[in-house]
Amino acid sequence: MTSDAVVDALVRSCFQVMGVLTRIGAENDLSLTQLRVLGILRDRRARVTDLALFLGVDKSSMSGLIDRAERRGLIGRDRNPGDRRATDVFLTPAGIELTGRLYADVRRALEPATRELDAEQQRTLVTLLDPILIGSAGPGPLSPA
Amino acid sequence: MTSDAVVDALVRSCFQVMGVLTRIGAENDLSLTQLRVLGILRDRRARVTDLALFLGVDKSSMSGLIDRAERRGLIGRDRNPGDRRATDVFLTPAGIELTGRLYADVRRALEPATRELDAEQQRTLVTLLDPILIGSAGPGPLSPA
DNA sequence: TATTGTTATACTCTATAACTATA
DNA sequence: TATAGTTATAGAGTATAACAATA
Repeated sequence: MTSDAVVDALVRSCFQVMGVLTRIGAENDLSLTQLRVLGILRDRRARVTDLALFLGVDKSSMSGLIDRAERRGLIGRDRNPGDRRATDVFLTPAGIELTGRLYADVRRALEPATRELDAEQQRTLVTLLDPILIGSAGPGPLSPA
Repeated sequence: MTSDAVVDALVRSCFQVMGVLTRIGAENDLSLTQLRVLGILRDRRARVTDLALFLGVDKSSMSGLIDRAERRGLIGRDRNPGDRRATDVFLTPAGIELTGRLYADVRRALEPATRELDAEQQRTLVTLLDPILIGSAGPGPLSPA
């Protein structure tokens, strides 16, 4: 077993998980990036630039993503009271409701796979995935979402 | 530890790996999907419809992806000799060369993370990711790529 | 008739550049 | 001057529908 086997397994399982997320997003007319935005906003407000930094997209792309989600009533914008240049973004009640359903869908979709592992194996897997997650908070002030 | 923790770790590590792949793709003007196409074609020819099925995109989208890769000299098209409706797609020498470099880049980018695990932990991780990979070949006649 | 692939169309996602408002 | 966000623009990615060629 070379380290290539690990990279291979990571990349392949990644595409598998991504496929699940993409499908669940598509079923709700959401792109992967919009799915992530909803996930991040689930338990916090965030400024446009911070979201863009965290997701690795340009702030102009972020504007468009927020526009489309706002038009659908999932996301709201507020002027930041501390810095009047900044815009805070947050989930509307409809956004919260949808995000909750999406999370449940993802867990349900991955459950057949995770059920193959017993409790200890699950603990081990989480531990072994930890090195991958180092730095997963990305740049900016957003903690892991 | 609930099964939610596993799903969480999977999804987060996934976005991390995806970020690496997206960055390496972008550095070479390739989308994630094009990156996957090159990976699939690394050791086989494939028909347009099979690629589309495997990647989960429409055949018309596949046409566009192939067009752009062909315009860049990475991919070639051949009429399938057995079924004259079908088109076989394959890597050009330039495509093979680029794909090899991309693979090396990905391994190099993930190496700092995988290096955190010793040989036995790597074996364990590959084993524990296995349930995720079940069915990862997707529909169609393409074996895991 | 059914399948393979392409084309036309429309929309989302993305980055770059230019802009306004605020710091 | 620098930063936050938006808008304009252009190109890639995507799906749907209609089409030609072949099975």
